[in-house]
Amino acid sequence: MSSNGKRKQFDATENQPLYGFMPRMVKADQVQKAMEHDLNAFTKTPHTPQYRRILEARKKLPVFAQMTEFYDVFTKNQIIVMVGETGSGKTTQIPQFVAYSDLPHTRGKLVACTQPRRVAAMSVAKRVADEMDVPLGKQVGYSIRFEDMTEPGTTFLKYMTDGMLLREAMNDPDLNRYSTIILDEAHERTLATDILMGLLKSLAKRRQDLKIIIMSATLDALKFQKYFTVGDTPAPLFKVPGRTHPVEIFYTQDPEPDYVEAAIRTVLMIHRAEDEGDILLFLTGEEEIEDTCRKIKLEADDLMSQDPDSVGPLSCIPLYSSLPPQQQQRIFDPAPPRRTPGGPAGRKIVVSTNIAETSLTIDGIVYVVDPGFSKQKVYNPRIRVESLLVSPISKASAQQRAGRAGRTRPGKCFRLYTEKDFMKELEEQTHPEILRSNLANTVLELVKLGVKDLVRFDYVDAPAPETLMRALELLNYLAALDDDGNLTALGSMMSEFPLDPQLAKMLIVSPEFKCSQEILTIVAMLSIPNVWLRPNNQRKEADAAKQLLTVPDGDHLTMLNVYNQYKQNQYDKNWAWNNYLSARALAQADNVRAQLERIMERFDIDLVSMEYQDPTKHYANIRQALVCGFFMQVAHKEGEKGNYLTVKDNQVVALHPSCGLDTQPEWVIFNEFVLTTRHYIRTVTDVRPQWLLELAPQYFDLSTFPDGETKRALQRALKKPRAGPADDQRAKKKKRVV
DNA sequence: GAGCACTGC
Repeated sequence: MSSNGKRKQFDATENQPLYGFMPRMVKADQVQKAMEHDLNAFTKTPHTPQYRRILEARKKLPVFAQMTEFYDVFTKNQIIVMVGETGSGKTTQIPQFVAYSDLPHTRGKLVACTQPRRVAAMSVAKRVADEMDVPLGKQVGYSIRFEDMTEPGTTFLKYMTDGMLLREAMNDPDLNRYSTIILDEAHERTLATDILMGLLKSLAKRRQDLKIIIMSATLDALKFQKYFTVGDTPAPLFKVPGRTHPVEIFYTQDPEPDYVEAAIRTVLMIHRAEDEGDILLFLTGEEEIEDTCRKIKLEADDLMSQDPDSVGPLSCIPLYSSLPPQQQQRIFDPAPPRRTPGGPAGRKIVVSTNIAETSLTIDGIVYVVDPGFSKQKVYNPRIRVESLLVSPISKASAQQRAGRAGRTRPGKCFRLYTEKDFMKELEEQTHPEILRSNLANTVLELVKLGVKDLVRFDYVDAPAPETLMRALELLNYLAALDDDGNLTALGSMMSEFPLDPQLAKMLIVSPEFKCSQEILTIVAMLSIPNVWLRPNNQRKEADAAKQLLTVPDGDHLTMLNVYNQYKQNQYDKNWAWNNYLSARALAQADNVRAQLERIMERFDIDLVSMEYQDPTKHYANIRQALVCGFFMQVAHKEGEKGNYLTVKDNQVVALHPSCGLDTQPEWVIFNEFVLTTRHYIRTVTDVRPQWLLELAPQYFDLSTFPDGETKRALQRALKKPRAGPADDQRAKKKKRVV
């Protein structure tokens, strides 16, 4: 159907639900009538009894009252910005409204709605499938990594993660399957959403038939409206009020020197003096949270023994992402009961990281305590280091935290900073992720997407040129881009792997070293959270268990060993538990490994191992393959104090205490740079300087290498005859005895 | 002798 041709009408007979509907010219009264119809508008089958009950609840959502206005704006514009506060119903309703207008099922198209998180995509899709009275995975589905819950040809409304849509765009830059794309939670400014906004802005010009809706929180709307300006006219705004309860905000008179101490004091003050209702306290990390929970419990016990009649019982529950799901569930437990009938009410206190700001909603919270800090990722392109820093939150973030107190009834938020600091010191918005990240991955994706000039790409917020330069430099050294910045065949293949470029490179070259099976495992293990468990009261036991699995040549090899042992023990959860390993993380590694293996097969990359053919060369070959990806993350030992210097960037670093090397080798590659009390390198493997010179000659070109001890050491290595891998093993053993 | 804010492919 051409856009200016005659539009087809659907449902030719008058008694059918979509009678009189014309795509993209649909009005609210038509839709409301169709919703009331005995037959399902999209499947033409009778509704189940629950449909009507759910419909009545939907009608009470604020967004429902503005359906007329929505269709008016949607029909007249290609791109709209929508603002809907919590409880407006935008995420569930707007995509359905769009479906009634686009009628995607009649023209083989889909409506997509992106979410920053997997759980959200899944749970919203389930809810909407119920509302539309269809089975999940049929007309309504979702698509997330490892799980495609859609049926080609049937699904016309698809919830998906933003990253997933970006992946699709890499193979279909015009996103032709979609009639409308909705970017939800755009204010969170994830890397994927930011890149998608740039792509969609230019795609809108090529595809006049594509409609785009940007959904965001109030504060950001104007920025998006301006970004999506057509001619001189900013994108129109469609605004829907939320449905939350008022939250009273309190500030401190003076700045608090110690926010943790102040937080504990405030929580106990609320417990003693305020009405019934649970408390949510925001802190920055695991250790701080566990510590604070202990202190709160001690103080609460004290209070209770002093004054048992006026202070109720209290439970204190930690919440952060690395907690096992079962323990995360505890936040939904009810507050402890009164000790005596008529006695003071019990109270639940949840002490949480930012995970409770966006990802998890706890009902029944009436009091929020906000010290005003969170750990945030920062990137320093000069030394190519991404690290986490405790930093002040933004006003938008503070507002979001306060809102958590008003979900079930009017609440109170105690900010542990002054009102003046809130007004003057806090930034309006948290810096978008694109300004705080290493962009190697993103740049490779953009080049694959056909973006020629990365510096002049139309970003919502442009990253620092130096960050882009660092990314281009890395990709050039990895041979993913040629010297003119064009994508190479290797780079094109690398972009298909859901991995950092270093890891993808390693994987692709691994057959040359006859160890692709092993590198596949190592890459999978590097892609998942830490597998080592270390419970507070069993540290010694956990360390001893780790020691038994450690390979002294390098942490990468230890990871390989852990996975292989897990496999040899039939993926047994009890085996994992007995060895202080996270069964959940290991299962994830297995899942990632299978996905990567499928991509390898698609590209005909050989899956080989020489573990049994030539065990002496086995580890040496793996270490050489590692060098092919990580030759830019090398450190050289300087002096005898355990200090290392990173090559070229000259950062003083030490081996992380979790490192399993039994000696301090002269040269190591590392996976991660950790910035805490000291500079550490984590996940480290012993390598030989000859490998660096042979496998990464452009990077280790001594004629352009900065002068210094590192260069001299490389020059010495160059003069030495190359020792075979077998010799290498023997030399190592000798060293260990000494 | 020390940590893993949170996501995502």
